[in-house]
This record gives sequence, C-alpha cells and structure tokens, in this order.
Amino acid sequence: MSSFSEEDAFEGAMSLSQRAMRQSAPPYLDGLNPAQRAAVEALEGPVLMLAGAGTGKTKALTTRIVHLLCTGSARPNEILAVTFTNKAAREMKSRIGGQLGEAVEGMPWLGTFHSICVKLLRRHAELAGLKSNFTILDTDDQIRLLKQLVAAANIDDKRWPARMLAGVIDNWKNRAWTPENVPVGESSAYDGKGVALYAQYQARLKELNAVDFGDLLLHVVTIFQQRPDVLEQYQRWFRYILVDEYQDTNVAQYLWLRLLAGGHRNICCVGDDDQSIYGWRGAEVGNILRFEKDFPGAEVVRLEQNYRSTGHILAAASGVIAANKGRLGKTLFTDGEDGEKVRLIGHWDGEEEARWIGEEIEAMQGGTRGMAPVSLDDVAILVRASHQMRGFEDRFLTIGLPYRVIGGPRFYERMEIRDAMAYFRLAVSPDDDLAFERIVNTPKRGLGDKAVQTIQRTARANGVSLVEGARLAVEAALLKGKGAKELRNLVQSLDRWHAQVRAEADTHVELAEMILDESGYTGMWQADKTPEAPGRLENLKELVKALEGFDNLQGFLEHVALIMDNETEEHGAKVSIMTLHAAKGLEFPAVFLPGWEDGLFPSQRSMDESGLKGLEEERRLAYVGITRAERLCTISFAANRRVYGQWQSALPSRFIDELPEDHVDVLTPPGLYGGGYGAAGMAGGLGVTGGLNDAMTQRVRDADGYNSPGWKRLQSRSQQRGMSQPRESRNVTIDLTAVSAFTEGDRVFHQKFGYGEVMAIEGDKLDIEFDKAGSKKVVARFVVAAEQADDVPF
DNA sequence: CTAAACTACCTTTTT
DNA sequence: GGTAGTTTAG
Repeated sequence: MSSFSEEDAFEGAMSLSQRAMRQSAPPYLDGLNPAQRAAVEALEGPVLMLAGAGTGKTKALTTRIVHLLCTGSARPNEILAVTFTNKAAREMKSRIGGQLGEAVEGMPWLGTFHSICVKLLRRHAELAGLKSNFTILDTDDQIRLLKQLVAAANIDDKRWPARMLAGVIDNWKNRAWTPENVPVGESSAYDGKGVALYAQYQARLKELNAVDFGDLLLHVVTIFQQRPDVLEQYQRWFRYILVDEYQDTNVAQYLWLRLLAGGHRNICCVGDDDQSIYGWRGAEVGNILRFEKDFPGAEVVRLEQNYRSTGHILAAASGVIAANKGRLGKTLFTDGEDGEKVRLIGHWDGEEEARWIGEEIEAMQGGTRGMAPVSLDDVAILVRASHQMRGFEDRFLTIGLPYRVIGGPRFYERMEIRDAMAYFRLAVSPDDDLAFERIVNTPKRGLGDKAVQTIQRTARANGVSLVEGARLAVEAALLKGKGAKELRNLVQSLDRWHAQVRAEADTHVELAEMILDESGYTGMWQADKTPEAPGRLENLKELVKALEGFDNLQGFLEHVALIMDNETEEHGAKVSIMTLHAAKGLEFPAVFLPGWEDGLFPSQRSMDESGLKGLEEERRLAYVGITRAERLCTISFAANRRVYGQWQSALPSRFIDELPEDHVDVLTPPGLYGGGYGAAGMAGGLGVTGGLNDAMTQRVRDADGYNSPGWKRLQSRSQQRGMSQPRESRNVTIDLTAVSAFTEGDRVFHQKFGYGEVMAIEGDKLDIEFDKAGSKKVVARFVVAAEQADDVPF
C-alpha cells in the first residue's frame, strides 16, 4: 500500500511555516470585524461560520488558514481545505499567498472535493480494486458505457433511457450507496433493474480501470469505512479541516468530512443556508442545518455585516428570503449608504424587456442616477434558465452591445475537444477502449455500427483491447471494402503515434498537431461549412496551446479530467449574461434580473417536483440574484413571452410580491396592469391565467411612456442619450471601416448566424439574408467577408 | 453507411 | 421554436 509519502506532504512546508512564525504580532487580524475575528480565532473544535452574502467569507476563511500557520498550530500540509470548484480553490490559494506575502506551494490539501479524492484514491487504489493509474470518465463516457449495458440487458431504452439510469446511479452515489447498500425502497428504480445495472456498471468500470465523478467520493468513503487503519492515518494527518460552501455538500461529502474529522473534530464549515441552490443535484441543506447536532458543542459564528451591496438592495433581498421557513437565520446589515432602490419594471413581452435592458445598459455607460459611468464589465444579466439568454443575445447582437455568456458547455466538454482528447488518450494508452469507440468513425471512415460490433466481438473473443481487436479483424479480413482499408490505416497510425509518444521523438505539442492532422480530424472541420466549424477549429487551436503548459501528453490528460475551467480572458469590456446558478459567488455593480414571472421564476417544474422545498430553493435563488448587485439592481418581468413557439402570458413572480415596498422603485407605467403597486395589483387584477385581453393591451399601448413620473424619467433619459434614434454616432471610426468593407451582394460570415448575403446597408448596420437564419439586421463589425471565414488556419 | 425526414422533448450544473 | 435523437429512404 502506498502509505503516506512524506516528500510530497512536506513539500514547501518548512519555508512557509518558518516565514509565518516570524510574524509575532498578527497584523492580518487587523482588517477583520468582530465576527470575522471570532471565526478566525476559534481554532479548536467544530465551528460553523454562517456567512451571509457579501460578508467577507473568503477573507475570514483564508485568514483562518493564515492564523493556523502563523500560530504554528499546523503546517501547511496538515490543513485540509475543501472547495467545490477549482476557481474557488485557486482564489483561496492566491489570497493566502497574498496575505503571507508569498506563493503557497505548500498546501497540497487545498482543493476541490474531487481533486483531493483523486489524490487519496491514487494512493489507495488497490483498496477499491483499481490500479493507481485509473482514468476518470466524464458524463459522456459514463452515458455511453451505460447505453451498452442497457442494450445488453435488452431494455427498451426508449422507455428507459440510459440518461435516466445515469441520473439514478449518480443519485445513489451522492448518498454514498454502493450497489449492495442501496435500500430496498429504491428497488423499483429504473424499471426495477436499477440496482442490478448499477452493480454491472461498477464491475465494468473496474474492468476498465476507470471511475466516474461520483466514484471519487464513494470509493474513498468506502475505504475509510472499511479500513479504520487507513482512516486513522488521515484523521491524524489532517489536523484542521476547513470546508467552503458547506450548504452544497451532499451525503457522500458529508460522510467523508465526518469520518475525517472524527478524531480531533477540528472542523470549520463555512456556508449560508440561504444560498443553498443545488438541492436538485444532491446537496443537502440539512447538512448545514444539522451541524450543531452532528458536532455537539460547535461554536456558531454569524457573519452578518455586508460589504457588497447598498442598504436598499440588502433590504429587498432580506425581505424576499424572510418568507422561507426553517432557516438558521441571519440579519444582514451594512454601514454603507442606502443607495438606489431596487428597480422593478414590467414589460409587454420578452422582446421589449430585452430592448429596454439593452438601452438601459447603454445609458449607464454614460453615467446615470448619480452613478459614475459604468463599464460593461460591471453589468450582469442573470436569468433563471439558459434559454432566456437567447433573447438578449439576439438583441445585443443587433445593437452591437458586446456581451459574454458565462457557463454553457465547458471548453473540455465540447465535442471537438473531446474527440481530440480521445485521439491523445489512444496515443498514450492504446487500450483505452472508450476513446477508441469515440473516434473510430470520426472523421467518417465508413465504419458504422456493424463494423464496430465486429471489432468488439473479435476483441472480446481474444480477450484484448479494441485496438488489438481491430488489428486482428483487419488481419483476418473480417471487414471489407472502404472500411477495411480505413481501419488498417487507423490502426497503423495509432501504432505510429504511440511509438512516438514513447520515444518522445517530438515535442508533445508537435505530436498533438501531427495526430490531429494525420487522423484527418482537422481536415474534417476545415471541410465543414456549417457556421460552427470555424469556432471548432479555433477551439482545437486553443487546445494545442493549452498543451504547451504541460511537460507531456500524459501530464496533460491527467490534469484535464478534473480541471474543466474555461476562463478564457477576452479583451474588451462586455456585459455578462449567465444563469443565477452560475452567478453564485460573483458580484457586479449593476445587475439585471429579467423574467420574474410565475412558472419561469419560480420555475413551475421545481414547484411541481419538489413542492414547498422546491419553491424555497427558488426563493433562495432570488436571494442569490439580488445579493449579487452592489449598487443597482433591476428586476423585470414580461406579461407575454414566447414559450416553445407558443405565445403565453404570465403573472409576475410571487417573489415580486415579497419585495418590501419601501425599498423598491416601481418603474412600470401606472395603468399598465390596472395601476398601483405593480405586482400585487397585477396578480389581483388579472385573476385568471387567461392573460391580458385586448382592452388590457390597449391600456399598455396608451400608457406607453407618457404619464408616469417614473416612466417619464426613463423617457427623458433615453432622449438625452438619443436612445430612440439609431446610434450612428457610436464607434464611428470602427464602423466606417467596417461599412466600407462591404457592399450589397457581398457574401459574409457571422459567428452566430452563419453565412449570408448583404442585402442593404444603413449606416453601421447591414441587412443580411442569412442562408440558415433568415434576414437580420446586424452591426457591420460582427461580420467578416465569407472568404475569410474559410481559411481559419490551424 | 449516410443524409434527409420525422418526432419527442424541452431547468438549474460542478467535478 | 429549435434541437437532439431516431427512423427511413437512398
């Protein structure tokens, strides 16, 4: 058994703690408020740090670590500090480094649950029936594997999709249930075959020497439970445990922590029950609510002084969250000013909402309401569901407002990246069957289901990997025609690449480029004329660039499995568009919260599936949204919205009713929904869900911006800014060059809409008839000549 | 085996 | 309305 390796545990330890020891008076405690200080100084025993939004939680957490080091309570390698995301871990590392005045290389156990579990599991792999070089499968591999098992079990995967099984299994793993431990109550899952398939899946993973994300936790917990000697080793080693975002932990993570803290109980959990928004993926708010029971004698520290938002914003958020039951309870306050009230505005439909927000953002750039001009980087639009983003993208594209979408498919989850990675994986380890299956017919080689089945049969009959199976199949001439030739070619190429990896003849970057080239993979995308193709080639280029940061392909593959970040630094200020979930932990001077309509937010599905619990989680989401705003928070809703192509009318969100009136500025023109305080009036006024009738429509039109003081204010501001006219004055220099670049009839390419033809030119805008997307008005600088789109070099 | 036609679905997402 | 996944025709 690979016992505790002293070298790596001690790495960097000495210099760091020595440096820390020298500071006798702790200046790092100076900038803390009393609560933060209490949380930092309570080193021994269990501590629950209830940290409201914007209360300096990370500061307290990192200072606590600094304090541990400086008091000599622990060496850097004896502190276990767990986060959920790599980003949070990085942030903590750099802040600790900043406070100590040097980089922290010596904290090997500061990381995500998953990355720490990988480390532990590699050391004790054999206790889980694995080899220490096991591979980590992502969701995609997982599904493909399950599909095979489902097919083998003769299950109609129409009625019982593999995805569903994956969900069921994930759920069980989140609860730390091995196949043997799944309770009888669950035996009806997946048509009664869930447990059996789960067991098969685990067996298959073992055969493949692979684990999925859930296994990382599950295996380690299982090892700890079955091997007290191993557990004890780590209980002693990790003298202090710190956990970030405790409200997001699932049962497996909770058990893992409780096991590790079992000896000394020096565990400090930081979290905010009001920001628990991941219940749907296994997080148990109960963990944080139960903390004092789990760890009797725990000290509970509340961080309630908010340093982020103005008084009105804070009050509005507090008002909403107050409607939730079973909270641990916190009262946020600020010493800062009240600032602007939270703004509330209703719109006729989603398009108008997007238009209005676009104009507001443009107005803000010049400075309004006593606010200094705001950079686009300071503005965020937070939506409940990602499909809401498109309306904003379309609108911003046409008015030429730069934006960035945060979230969406991660870099390493994109198809082209995963394909390329599969090639690399095969070059490194030719027995990676999942990788082989992925690329055997990508690019198209004339090797379809049948050919793959033949290969699989041959491989299984001979007890070898798929690549070897393919080789045998070729030799035995089991395939004919184009497929046979192509497969022979592929096998030879794989041999060659593998030999080169081992010989280290070329640099790994050159090798990677060569693989992508020789496999025909880049060629495939170069030949592809869909709008996505150039972007995909761009991504491949980026992937190769990312390789440069590693010593070899193996090292790269090793790291990529767990680090799914896509923090590409783009230059230029942009508005951020993201989901409320993605916004947790972030802050922006100005925040827009559109789509506050019942059914959309709170989401109907959430309420149907989880009832009051679901509603409360949605409410916490509202709380998270509002508390992202530093100075200006604007909530909006639309009376009508196109949902699945169908126009639907909706009532304003019930959360709007919960906003405390004193802290809200209603911009909706009176008369729009029967006057009075927007939401309440509207909900009552509309009665049935039938939506706005014609008379109501007329009132909206009549009211359109001429009577209400609030509306007038907006109107006049718009006029000052020239909002109602086309913005021909903006970006003049850029636009002129851009305009001169095109004439009517030009073929052009647009990143989002694809290829098209310029039909007309008005100032900086082009009327383009897109091949696929129809006719659109687009700002010239978002378009390139069609020829340029073709030769994206690799 | 591939391309076109058809149909069922439609939160939130990290590792 | 749009896409992903599947069926059907070439």
